[in-house]
This record gives sequence, structure tokens and C-alpha cells, in this order.
Amino acid sequence: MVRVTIKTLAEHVGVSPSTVSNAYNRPNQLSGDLRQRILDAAAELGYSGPDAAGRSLRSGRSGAVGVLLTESLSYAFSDPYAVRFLAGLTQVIEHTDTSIVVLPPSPEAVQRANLDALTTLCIRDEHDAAKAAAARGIRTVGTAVTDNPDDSWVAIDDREAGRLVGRHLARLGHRRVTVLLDNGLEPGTLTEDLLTPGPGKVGIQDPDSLARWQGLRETMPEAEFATASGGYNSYEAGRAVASLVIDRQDRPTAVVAISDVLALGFLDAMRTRSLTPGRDLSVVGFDDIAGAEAAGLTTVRQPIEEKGRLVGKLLLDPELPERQVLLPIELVVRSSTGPVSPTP
Amino acid sequence: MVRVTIKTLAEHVGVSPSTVSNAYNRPNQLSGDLRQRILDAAAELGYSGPDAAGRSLRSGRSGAVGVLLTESLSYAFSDPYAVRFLAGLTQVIEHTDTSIVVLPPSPEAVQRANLDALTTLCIRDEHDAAKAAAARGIRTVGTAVTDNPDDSWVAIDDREAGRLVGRHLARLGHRRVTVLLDNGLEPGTLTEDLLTPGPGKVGIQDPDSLARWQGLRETMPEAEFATASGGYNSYEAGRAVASLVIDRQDRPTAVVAISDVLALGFLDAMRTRSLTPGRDLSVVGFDDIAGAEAAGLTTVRQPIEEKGRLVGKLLLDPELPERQVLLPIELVVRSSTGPVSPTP
DNA sequence: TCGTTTTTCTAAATCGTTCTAGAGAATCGT
DNA sequence: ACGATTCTCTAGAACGATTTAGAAAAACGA
Repeated sequence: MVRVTIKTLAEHVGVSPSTVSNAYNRPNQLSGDLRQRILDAAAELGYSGPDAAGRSLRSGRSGAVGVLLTESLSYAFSDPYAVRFLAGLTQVIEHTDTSIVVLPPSPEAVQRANLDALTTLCIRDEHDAAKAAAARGIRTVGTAVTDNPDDSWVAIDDREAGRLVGRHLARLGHRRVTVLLDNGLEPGTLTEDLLTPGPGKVGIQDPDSLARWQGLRETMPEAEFATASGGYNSYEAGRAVASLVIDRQDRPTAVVAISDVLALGFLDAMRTRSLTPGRDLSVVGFDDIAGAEAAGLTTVRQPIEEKGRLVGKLLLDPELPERQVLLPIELVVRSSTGPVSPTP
Repeated sequence: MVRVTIKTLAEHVGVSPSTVSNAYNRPNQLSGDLRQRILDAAAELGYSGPDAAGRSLRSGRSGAVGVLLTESLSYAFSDPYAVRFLAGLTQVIEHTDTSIVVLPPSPEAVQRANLDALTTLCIRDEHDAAKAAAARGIRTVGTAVTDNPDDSWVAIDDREAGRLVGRHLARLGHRRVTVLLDNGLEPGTLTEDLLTPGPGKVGIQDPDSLARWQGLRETMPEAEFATASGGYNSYEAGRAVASLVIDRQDRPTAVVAISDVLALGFLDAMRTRSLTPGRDLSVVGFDDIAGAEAAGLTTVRQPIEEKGRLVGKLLLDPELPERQVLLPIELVVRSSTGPVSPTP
């Protein structure tokens, strides 16, 4: 079976390839009569419209925007934050004939994908795939604040988010804080302090997370920090890492997780041990995902879906006047935090 | 700024374009020394590898597989079934340098996307986008059973799923059943019976759903059926449609929802009205999504994630021997169904 | 009716890459 | 040392479409 191309079809109808192209792309450039004849012939020959590859090569557009997110692709659909963001993104994209390419975190894949623009989410700048994305020289919408006035991004003030948490905990009297990371360490590692930047500690977190830790630290100058890693950003990881934090002599009085999923997993582990959040141990998360309210988790809310929508708009239209958007955040205090209890 | 192409780079290094291409695609076709020189020059000129469009035009491959799902794209990330399926899909795809294109339900978008293969999910064959997908003549993996031995698909026996529910309800003594659809009707419509095929009733449901209704009907020959539509396949729709079903004189004794989300929303509405599922009204769903167990929903379980994984494998490798897979299903009886209570 | 505008269609160049076939140099086995 | 094999590299033709500039025909305005 020989492939039907625009040329084949043009010959069959007796017109030039340009005209067939116009029949599909610029209907008002030819008579309705001829256009219909072309479309009929197309149906007859089984031609289903211009080939995607040829079209995007010549036109320089592909009608797709990419999302590069998380260290691992399958988290894209299991992490509530990512799902929510994507839901917002799709809302603005779905009526535009543009499709969304979900990129695996591989430089080859990023290089290979047909895209008009892309956005990155929850990925460290140092990651090879992120570097590949930057190198492609494709239009990019970020989710973190940058200095460059040419960049476009939609972000929250992560440092301020950290400060909100820090002030809250300081006011409640907390001095011993353990921080829950999602990566950079072997799962189940607990170290004194990984937050202070130093040699060998760069790139441990994505820039957003780092800023949160800085804000936290800044507003709790008198506190001692420890660091625990669940290895991944998941409910399971939060639950698993709990044993390291809870079942030790110098248990902290507060735990701050880099994300709500991690915090929710941790809360679950506390429940198992019959510990009451907010009384025996205070727990804070970030983002305010769907389950946070039900679990009574104190967290810093950000408009995740709105973030996705705004990123979507910027991806679609690079000419938008508002190219750098800082979204509002808000500390939502629930039952998982409380004043530090007198040592038993 | 002039664009750097393979040709530019080749001239700069003093080799042929073919050689540059080989440097990227067939490293063992040239000396390591020359290859390194080419890569260095690329870095210097800011060339980040072969252009995606040119490459996919020439090679005939694009390194991407598409997913066409649901009538509306944003449901893709809010419907637990779709999310779970996608999670399975990504698991097998993420280590292959292949990306996943999420297609909006528009024929233009489907036509325009650069894809090697695609799969459809929860979409009626009659939908324009589905037709466009079929017309493209691209390799397709379906999620419904077909007769054609050349097709490849991963599916469950939807008719049998319906039968499992029907037998269960019949045994419990139910004779008045209302069926909850997700589309085909204005939201909030209640009709006598839309399941019997007939003129004007074709295409009301996707084929999978239709099969479920057939199985249900088949095993409940003595029951009377009514149909209610929430308009969409969502928790909200399930809750909204409840008023139509519950607050009327001839309330049914059992409600069968085409999906668990719909059923869960319905259960929520019952709770609001202080009705006890399984006693005042029996409710059944399909799929056994994450929330079903907690809600005590009787449902027909299918291995959603596994379905996604298998579809992914078939999308990647068309030569796979197992090209038609029927997955096992199982009726999971929980507290939302019970014997029909004597009329008060 | 005649110049002007609009409509309808086309020729030819181009987008950036990969592929096939093969040339020439280097290496190998004996 | 000679034919056979392997290693490097290249020329040139696709891949399938869109775009630009413009020709020919038709419609328009006065």
C-alpha cells in the first residue's frame, strides 16, 4: 500500500499541491467548489489530512506544549500536586487544538520531542533533562522566580512560604525541628543538617524547595535542624521515614515536610503509633493538596490549579503582557500544629 | 540570530552533514576522535542536537505515543480511573525515551499531533476525534474488545462485568433499578429507559458502557429499568443526579452507576440525606478506584494500572505476540449493597 | 469600456534531517 | 605482500508539507 501524500492527492484531482494544502489550511484561498472536490478525493483515497511531521518541519510549529516534571514520570499521575497543576494546564489548553506532551526525565526524550514550548515543574536545574530543556533553546515557562526580566514564569514566593511556617512554629515554642526532604539522599537517611549550603550539598533540592528551607531557617534562628529523606516525594516515603524521626531519643518537637504528600504519609505513621499530631508532635506541609484539610494538616496554601492555568496561557501565547506572575500564598493553620508540650 | 543546523555545524567542523548525523545517532559509525570534535563544536555553536521536526519527518518516527481520552481533556487528570491508567502507562514508557502526548478531543489536534501510535480510552467511536484517530491510519491500541484479529487491545469483558452486578442484585431481590450514565443526555435528565437500543439511541454510550448495560439487563430479566444522567463522569455529577433518583415517589431499590466516581458522588448525596447505603438503597459502581473501599462501595474490580501497563507495552512494541488481552474482573461486595428492604 | 481590485490557483524554493550506496583508507589473516 | 574485511566518511536523494511571489481570470467601479 503506497502512502497518500499531498502530491498524490493533487495529481489525482488535477491541481497543484499548494492548492491541496490551502484546502486544509486556508479554506478561503480557494473556491468552495474546488475545496469540496479535494476533500472528497481525499476521503476516496484515504488521505486523512497533512502529515504531522512534514507540516511541523515546514511550518516551524507543532501544536504541542511539553511538561517536564518530577524526577520520575509515573509520579506525574500519582502526585496530587502535579495532577492538580496539570488539570489547570489542560483547562486552558484543551480548546486550542494544542496537545500536551508529558516528557520523561530523559535528555534524549526532551531533545526528541516535537514542541512549541515547554514548562518544567519540580525538577532541579542540574538534572540532565532540565539541562537538555534549557539547551534546546525552545520557549520556556518556568515555575520558579528568576532574575532575568526576559524569562517568563508563574511562581510563589517559596522563601516567604518557609518564613510563614517558621514564624508559626517559633511562636508555638518549637526549637527542635526535623525537615523532611524528598530526594538527594538515600531513602531513610537522617543527618544533622543538610540545609546549610556547602561543598557537596549543592543541588540536593530543587530551587523552590531550597528557598523554603532558607525562609524557615531565617525565621527560626534559635532552632536546631535535622534532615530526613524519604527518597521520593510520596505518601509511602513520608510514612517510611517516620520511624527515623519518631523512634529516637531526641525526638524533634516539629516536623516540616517539603510537600503535603510527605506530611500526610507522616501523619499516617503517627496515627499507627497512637501519637496525636499537634500535641505529641507538630507537623507542617506545603501546598494544601486535597487531602490536607481532612487530615487536619497545617500547611501553606498555594493556588495550584491557577498556577497551571497561568502557565498554560503563557505557553500558548508568548506575547502576553504579564510574563512573570507571583501567586499569593497563605498559611492555613489546622490541628496538626500546636504549642510545644513540656518534656515528659 | 541565525539558526544552527546540522549543515552549519558540518561546515564549521569541515565534515559532511551525514557525519554529524551519525555522531548523534550512530556513534560507532565514526571515530571517537571526530565525534568528540563534532560534539565540542556543537556546544560552541549552541547546537543542541538534531531538530525534532526534521528528524521525525525523515525517519518516520517521532518517539511519542498518544492518548485520546474522555470527552474532555481536563477530566484526564481529575478522573481517578484515567489517572490510574495513565500511571500504569507511564511506568512502562518512562524508561524508553518515549513521551506521552495527551490529546484534546478535537479532530484537528488528533490529526496534527506527531505520534507513532495511539490509544483511546473512554471515548465513543462516533466522536469526531475518535474518527480522526481511526482515519489517521496510525497504529492503535484499543481498550475495548473487537472482532478483528488484526486489532490489538487490552480490555475487560464489560458484558460479564454487567452480568456480575445483575446476578448480585437479582439475588438480593432487586426489581427496580436506576442506571446512572455519564453522558448522552442533558445533565439531570431522567428517562424511562434508554438502554434498549433503538432509533436515535445509538451512540449514547461508549461501547464499553453499553456492554455493561447489556450484561446487567440480561441477568435481571424481571427488573424495571430507568436511566438518569449526570451529564459528566464526575463525583459532582453523581451527587447532583441523586436528587432525581432519590426524591421521587417510586424510588428504585438499587442504583447502578457506570463508574465509581459517579457512584461515590451518589453515596455522598445519600449521606447528606441520612440514607444508609445497602439498607435504604443499594448502590453499585464499576472499576474499584481508590476511594471505593473506604466508602464501602460494591463494585466490579478491574486491574486498571495493569491495563495501562499492557497498553503501554503494545504501544511501544507492535510485534508483541499477545496483541489481544482480556483482563480478569471480580465483583467486590461491600456494604453499599444489601437485600431489598420491605416497602415501608 | 477600461483600469483597478479581488479571487483563484500555481511554480519553485525551502524546512532539517536521515538513509542508501559506495568510495577510499586502514587493518587483518595467511 | 596480497586479497578480503573492516573502519571512516561522503554525495545526493528523499521525507511531506508550507510559503512566497506572482500569473491568470473574474469581478468591480466609474
